[in-house]
Amino acid sequence: MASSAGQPQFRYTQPPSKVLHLRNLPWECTEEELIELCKPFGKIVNTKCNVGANHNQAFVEFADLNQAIAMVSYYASSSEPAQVRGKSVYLQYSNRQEIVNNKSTGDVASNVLLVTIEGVDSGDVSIDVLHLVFSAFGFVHKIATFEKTAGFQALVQFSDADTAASARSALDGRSIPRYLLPEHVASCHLRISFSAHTDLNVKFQSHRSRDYTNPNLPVNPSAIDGAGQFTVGPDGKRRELESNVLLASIEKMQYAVTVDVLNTVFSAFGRVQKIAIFEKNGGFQALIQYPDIATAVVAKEALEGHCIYDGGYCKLHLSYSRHTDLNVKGNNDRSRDYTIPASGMLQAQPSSLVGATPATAGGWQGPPSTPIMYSGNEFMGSSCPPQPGGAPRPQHLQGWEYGQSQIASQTPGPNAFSSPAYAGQGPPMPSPPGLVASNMGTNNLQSSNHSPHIGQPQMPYYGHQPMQMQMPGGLPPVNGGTPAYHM
DNA sequence: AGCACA
Repeated sequence: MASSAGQPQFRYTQPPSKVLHLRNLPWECTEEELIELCKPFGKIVNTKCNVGANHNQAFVEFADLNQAIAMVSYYASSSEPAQVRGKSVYLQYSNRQEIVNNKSTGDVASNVLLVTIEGVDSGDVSIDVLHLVFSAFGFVHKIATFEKTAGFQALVQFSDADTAASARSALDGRSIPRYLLPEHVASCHLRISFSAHTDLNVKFQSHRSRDYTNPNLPVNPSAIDGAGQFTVGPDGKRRELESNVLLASIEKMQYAVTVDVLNTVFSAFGRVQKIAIFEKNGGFQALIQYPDIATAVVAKEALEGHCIYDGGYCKLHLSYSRHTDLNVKGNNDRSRDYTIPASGMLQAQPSSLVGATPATAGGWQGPPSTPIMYSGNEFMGSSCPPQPGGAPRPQHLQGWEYGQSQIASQTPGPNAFSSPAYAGQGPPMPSPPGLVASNMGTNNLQSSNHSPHIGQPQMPYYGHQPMQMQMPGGLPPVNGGTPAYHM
């Protein structure tokens, strides 16, 4: 049809839409790159990448119209254009109101349901709850859960499409019963469609994936704690596969935990080679690399379950990473390579944590045709984008605080983004009552002068840690009076 | 640099 020649299709004033059309993108721009660019302005509910003859256009759909308006307005008045990989990106309202992914309409009946659990984090709805809910309609063969931009999702496999259809029609739009949910979850509606899958490939039982047809399937703790793997020891019992790299997640992170804080804590057990901080699913995680496994084992044993700060704050959970050598690019607020001589790393690079390639992905896999972001490696969901140098950002959304960001729900008017005042550090944090890890004994040099000062950038340690911090025999530091670490 | 295989 020749509808194109008739009218000026591309006007300066497109009618606003939740959907933005981006062009002049770099070749094969990824969804992650799009999200990094757009998420400061709101919640992205859908994307469509590699559109157009040159595969250099894309669509991004915000949850709210005002968020799209905020982004367009911001860049309309910005001196710096939107950029991806250094390329100027041109954006405008799409002439459509929503992205239609005609990949799978979800209307083709299948024995596998694609379930989107709206309004919850992945931690709020366990796979067991899902199993319970869907088992009401028939035997549930397998469940695989994952997170995508659409939110927390699950694939639920029944024996046949009829059973799946009955579950769908009964549950679509309904909410999981309140008593099955954590108290803080107000409601969580299920949006259910048919998946393009017919048989999920669940490799291990984990908190992400379950195969109820094969109870003997090995449990994979890497998918449970997000880190290490188990191996079968000589006694026939499963043992965690040790590594010189520890994966730390932090619970009750009332206070900011910086690279320097981690270095202080973990250096008590040996020389820390590299540290990388990243965010996973809104949670704080860090990788700490020691020169050898033995040191990591000692540190893990000593620190597991203990708190960095008094009052039960910043409780450490440690597991062995699958990485052995972190690929830390430069030194910045999220990553540090202490093995590089100090002279060579004066310039802070844009945040770019790139770990060594994880050996395995998630515990389950579907056909490669399905555009699901397989989660299960430590870097999935990490939001450590390269920040365009000097480009003004309306908000500083790196790091753990993004999970609590209000931006998705509060969309200020266009003027709200005109000031670059947000470009600085993270939000003000309360001062911690004291670094518990510093109460390690009288011969500990790190007590006072290395206490973290939250909200202020610290001088990074580029040198080796003082040997005094390493306890005799490699044992965890013990202190005469107060315990060095406490539960 | 300019709108998506219905």
